[in-house]
Amino acid sequence: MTAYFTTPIYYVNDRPHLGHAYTTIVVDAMAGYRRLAGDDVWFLTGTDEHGDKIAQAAAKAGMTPQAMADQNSSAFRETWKALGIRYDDYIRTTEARHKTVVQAILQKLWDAGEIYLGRYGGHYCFGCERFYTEKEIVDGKCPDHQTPLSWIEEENYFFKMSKYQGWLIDHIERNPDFVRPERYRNEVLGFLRDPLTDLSISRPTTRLKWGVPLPFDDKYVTYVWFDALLNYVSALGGPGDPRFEKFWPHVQHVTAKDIVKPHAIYWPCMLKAAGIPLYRHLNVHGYWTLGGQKISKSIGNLVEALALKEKYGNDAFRYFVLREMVFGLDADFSEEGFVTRLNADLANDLGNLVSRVTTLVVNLGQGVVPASGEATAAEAAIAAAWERARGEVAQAMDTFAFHRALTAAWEFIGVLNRYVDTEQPWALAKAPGKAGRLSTVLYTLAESLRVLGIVLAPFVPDAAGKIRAALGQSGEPKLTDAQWGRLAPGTPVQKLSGLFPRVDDKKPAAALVQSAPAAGATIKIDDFGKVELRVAEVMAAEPVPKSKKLLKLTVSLGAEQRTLVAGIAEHYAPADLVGKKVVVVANLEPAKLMGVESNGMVLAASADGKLAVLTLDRDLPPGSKVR
RNA sequence: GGCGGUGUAGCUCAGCGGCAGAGCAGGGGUCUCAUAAGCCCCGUGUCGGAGGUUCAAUUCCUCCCACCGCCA
Repeated sequence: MTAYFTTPIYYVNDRPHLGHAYTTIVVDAMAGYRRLAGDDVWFLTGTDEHGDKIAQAAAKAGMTPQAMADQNSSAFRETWKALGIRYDDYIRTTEARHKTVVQAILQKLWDAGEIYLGRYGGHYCFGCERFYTEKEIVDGKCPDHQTPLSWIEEENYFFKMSKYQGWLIDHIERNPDFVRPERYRNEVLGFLRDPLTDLSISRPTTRLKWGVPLPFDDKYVTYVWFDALLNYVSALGGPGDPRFEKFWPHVQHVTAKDIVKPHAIYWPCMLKAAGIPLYRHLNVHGYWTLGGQKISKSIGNLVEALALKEKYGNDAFRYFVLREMVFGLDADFSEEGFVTRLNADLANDLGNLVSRVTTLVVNLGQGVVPASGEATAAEAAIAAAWERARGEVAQAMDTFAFHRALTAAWEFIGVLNRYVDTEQPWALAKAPGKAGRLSTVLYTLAESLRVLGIVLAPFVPDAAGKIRAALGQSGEPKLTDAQWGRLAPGTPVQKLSGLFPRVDDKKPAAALVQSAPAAGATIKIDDFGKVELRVAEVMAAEPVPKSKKLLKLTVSLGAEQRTLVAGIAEHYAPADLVGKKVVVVANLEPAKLMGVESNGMVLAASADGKLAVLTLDRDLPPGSKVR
């Protein structure tokens, strides 16, 4: 079997956040599961790098758009690396291989008469460099700039999408799982009840230069969808490329619900017009809310949610998002909910099971898997429970029902915990004449962990790997090995405890903002060199309104003055700080805290609720380098 | 305004014509291999409201209320 999964390409104007991470983890888990099943898998992700916003942001930062795109694209790549994402390819829309395919397809559609030059008019704001629709306009003015708008007529190229409406409705009706879950299919069909318009696919280079030029008119670049959506094709080299021919027929897209329309309507029409077969499934998931709050506006908290991965570990993070969200529906992300799942499912159920079983085998089985004696009804029930769980995982994974897959696996874990209690191997070890029975129970338990270590691999890869290693299993796991009864007697077993330590913090909510770095890891001297520490003299200090903890400081670094925000108001009165020489991180990227932009960070030590700002014990001028 | 969805135990949700369920949280008990984990026991909740169909409705139909989504 062959499989090709994609995430959307992420727009590099954003910072990587929980939403991006969820989509990517979902595809990683799915791709991992298919690989486990022995399929030939291709997993694509990447970044979308053209457009106004990038060009503007680059201009503002005094960079070229390409440099801006490079920088922000690598932020996504770093995030996926930190999350252990195993993609096969990372496509960027600024790459030549992408532009070539985009232009080839545009040319093909132009030659086929699928694209025409049209004219439209709209209310345009020169400040924003964009058109506004009637309903966005406030008193005839730009909602952003409050300046009058100009009526502009512009010629642009249009894709004849409208002619595909009937065909598309028919396709979706004939293929009930083309768009899934069903709620989104219904939404798409609902949208298609109204007439479909043609799609504007260009922008004049007078307004937008940062894009792929139309091959048949270099006064225009292609706009958004004909650039971005085509990544799914271009990354495989385009029609004719062996990789394309191999994987394209098996393509499934995964996306959040905000871009259902382009994926479910524009994209199939584009493919049809280009003579490329349609994708198999569009798998749509919902949004994360944070602590019950909608997060549509500010993404800051969504970015911070990613910090829980650092704090509690990659596996716990993956498990939480995959288990907590019913694929397709919205779900809530909170540290409290996260810790609850971590403690209840990972620590109490799985981690503790692994710990008790490996200890039992090591202590009572002389450190090796004993040969099983005759299996009784109890063992048959365990084997049957496993077959059921394995089947349910497989079934759930066919429809992206990750929460059901994990529920099924955890039901089996529950069965095992009960089996340990019922059989009481520690009692068997002391009872005369029960050695055979003990061996059977220990074998059954070890075998259970072995198969779990295989099937859990796509979901909690690190933990699953540790489980397999503790049971002497090496090499890449294979789903076919998850068949019951393959564990060889005599296999050495090692104790494995603390797989998922419990988190006993009573009120973890406040810690969401602080991401604790991995403890114990060492860094290179070069890493430290990246941090620019300097002496700064506090010139002025004032509390940040409405904030208990924050002080706004104006500091001198010698040649320049800066504003920075420090969370020390509970420990220092503003007047105490003025005149002090402190140490600051001078090259920290700016951050907005309670509406105040902070350009640096004051170093302070803290312990047991006390806090002390670092100062100099001899006088040196502000701006002096610290190392 | 149009279309659709949701409303079930403190919380998250499953059930969708035949005596109301699960997980978590909470309370009680118990074993000791284990991460003070495991296991066992404990839930009369107007199944949003009103009406209707039916021998029987949380489950089907109609209307209403609340929230949400898509579209305009």
